[in-house]
Amino acid sequence: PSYRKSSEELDMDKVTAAMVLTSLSTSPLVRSPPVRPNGTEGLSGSWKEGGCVPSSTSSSGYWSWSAPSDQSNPSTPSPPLSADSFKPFRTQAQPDDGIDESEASNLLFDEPIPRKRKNSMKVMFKCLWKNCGKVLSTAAGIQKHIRTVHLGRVGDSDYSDGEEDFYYTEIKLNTDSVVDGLGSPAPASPSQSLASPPAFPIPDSSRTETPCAKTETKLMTPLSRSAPTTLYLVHTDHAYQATPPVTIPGSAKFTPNGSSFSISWQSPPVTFTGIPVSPTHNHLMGTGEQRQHAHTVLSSPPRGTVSLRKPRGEGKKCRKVYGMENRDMWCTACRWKKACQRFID
DNA sequence: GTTGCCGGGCG
DNA sequence: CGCCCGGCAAC
Repeated sequence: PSYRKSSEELDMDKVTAAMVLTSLSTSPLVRSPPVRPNGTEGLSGSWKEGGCVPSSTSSSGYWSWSAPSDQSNPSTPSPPLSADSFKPFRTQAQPDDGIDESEASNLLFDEPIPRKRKNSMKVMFKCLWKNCGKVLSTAAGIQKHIRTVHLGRVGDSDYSDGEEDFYYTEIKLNTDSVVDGLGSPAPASPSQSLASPPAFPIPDSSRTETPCAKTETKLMTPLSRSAPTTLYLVHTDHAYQATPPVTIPGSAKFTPNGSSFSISWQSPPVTFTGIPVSPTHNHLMGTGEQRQHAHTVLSSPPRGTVSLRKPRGEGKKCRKVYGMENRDMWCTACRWKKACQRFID
């Protein structure tokens, strides 16, 4: 009850931002540098906030434009949706609840939920220049990249007038399940070829707001950091654990080192013949089992009453996915503390 | 510290 | 049988 930020006001912000965005995208000067309103920052804050809004309505498909595929024209990010979406977020088209409940509970109770799942996100910055799909991991890196490579500014090292901001965007990858939205993602096709359509009680509901709708802050140029974020605080409290239970067999492999680093980030090259290999075939296997070479003799009857060291299944199980507070969403086996039968590995 | 789950108890 | 938990090993 204590702290409540009238959501209406928030919607207003979003709507206005969206309108600004759409009007911009339709305006003729799409690709000329938009002449940032140099003076102050209050404007810029709402500005880039607007750039974020559309993604919240249709997350996955949206990113496809940003693929470095070919003629993706920079600075027309707005998908067909646009101004009609009155309330950009909270569009959970999913009649089922569960997520709804958790979301609502956040508002009803002051802040009871102790800890949501640590949502491990990694944020990268992607150059939007014509045929350049460069992705760096730091804002400074991408700005420098744009300044030197595209804007042709050399010399004076880090003088930034903020113009670079319009040529890159911020993307977020979820460490374990990258949207990998380009075109037809791999996980779609195999899902039917092989078995196990698990048919959860809760269907994917992969929409809702996930990738964006917050952050967008500290990355700015030094001049815009003076007025940090009243908006930011508001966003964080509801844009958090929207992580849908789906876990696409991801392909998030990048090295999380601090320095700049370019990743391919396309759809993974897997042809996917249909073997249900677990997505994590790269590691594991260092630990136990599968080592018997040159090790004959000495006990170890393959069928000993004692099972071998249980290697502890791989993927997340019901408990981790839904959390303790949603225990009644678990599969029965998990509830009885038996081997999970929904996320078999 | 947490999470998966075997073994075992209870109705 | 279904239901649940102590406790341990794997993270």
